[in-house]
Amino acid sequence: MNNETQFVPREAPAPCRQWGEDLDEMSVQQMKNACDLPVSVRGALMPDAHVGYGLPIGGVLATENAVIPYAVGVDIACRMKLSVFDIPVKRLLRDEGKGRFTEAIQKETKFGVGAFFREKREHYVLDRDWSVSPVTQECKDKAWKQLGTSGSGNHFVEFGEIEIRDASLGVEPGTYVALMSHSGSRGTGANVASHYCKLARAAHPELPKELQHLSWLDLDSEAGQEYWAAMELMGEYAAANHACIHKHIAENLGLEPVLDIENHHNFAWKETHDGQEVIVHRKGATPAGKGVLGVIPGSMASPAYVVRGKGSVQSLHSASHGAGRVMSRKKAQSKLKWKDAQRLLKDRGVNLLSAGLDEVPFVYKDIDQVMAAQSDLVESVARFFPRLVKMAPAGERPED
DNA sequence: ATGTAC
Repeated sequence: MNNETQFVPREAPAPCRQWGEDLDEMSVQQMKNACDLPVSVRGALMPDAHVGYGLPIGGVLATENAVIPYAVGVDIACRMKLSVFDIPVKRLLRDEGKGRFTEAIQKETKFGVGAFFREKREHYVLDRDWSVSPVTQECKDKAWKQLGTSGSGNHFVEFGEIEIRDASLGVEPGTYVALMSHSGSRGTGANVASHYCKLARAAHPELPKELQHLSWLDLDSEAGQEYWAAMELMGEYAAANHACIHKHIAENLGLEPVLDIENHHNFAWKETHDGQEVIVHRKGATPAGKGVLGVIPGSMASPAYVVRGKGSVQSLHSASHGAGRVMSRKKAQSKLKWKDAQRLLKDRGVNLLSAGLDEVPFVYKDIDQVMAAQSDLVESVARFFPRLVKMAPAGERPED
């Protein structure tokens, strides 16, 4: 009953390049392993790389007619969105004196594992066909309750000031207020990922140990087609999630955006590279085709970059999705002190509403160095400086 | 990243 392509060792690994120096060795090894798969066509490792399940975070992998659930990631369609408001920065500072922006964030999205709205949000993504997979079908109500929520881990909602340098963005270059969010497909996406990772592993019992987490589904198999449809639905759902977050926060403040920029950074796409149609998995990597806009955050106290892709073939039209961790969550909890983080936040003029100690700026690489390492992949067109930051509080419990 | 249970 198995119509999957089976593993056979290949003569030479698929070509692979990496950006940035001193990348974590384990993540480099994970990327090499991925290039040993018979379905792999090309790989690329971004300068924010760190270890993940199967493919590393910051890993990009093109395959032929196969999709690898763990090369998309657990948070399917994890995504960035940035909205620009044409109001003076001093209004962010002045109104925040009365707590208006804080109140809008606190009221209009929810943080924490399992967080949901009792009064559910509305969005046309709910009118899509959720029966494409048994998982999405069963989770539709949970997905509805979690629409407009932010979740936990490295997810955030921030207000800040943005310096727009490039007139081609469609607004006059200058300084504006912006809202930036990082969220994904929440519990439903995690359930989709988990279900199809199990099916992929069951389809490939022949894989050696180091490749088991890279088990694939042939695109024309039933499970492969289900996964693809569910993944695409999770793509729309994650976009809807951000749309709700931005709509409700902006309406709460009586603001209307003049510009929106957004992108998935955990997803798979059908693309043509070197004349071949391939499945490009980007797991913690920003699409960077020629002229394509994306958002690359740094940390709660360092700039985020709005970038324009240069269409590098060797990177499979990709760039990093952030600065990348330099320290595990566990190590951060044991080594770091809130007092040191608070001093840095004060120096940088950042008001932090809540976060875990494992997300403070010290756990991330210097975003400017990461941007320098990928100057052949993207150019910066705007810089965003966080001023008011909300992440899931320590313990990551829902707030109410 | 999620939120249940080798």
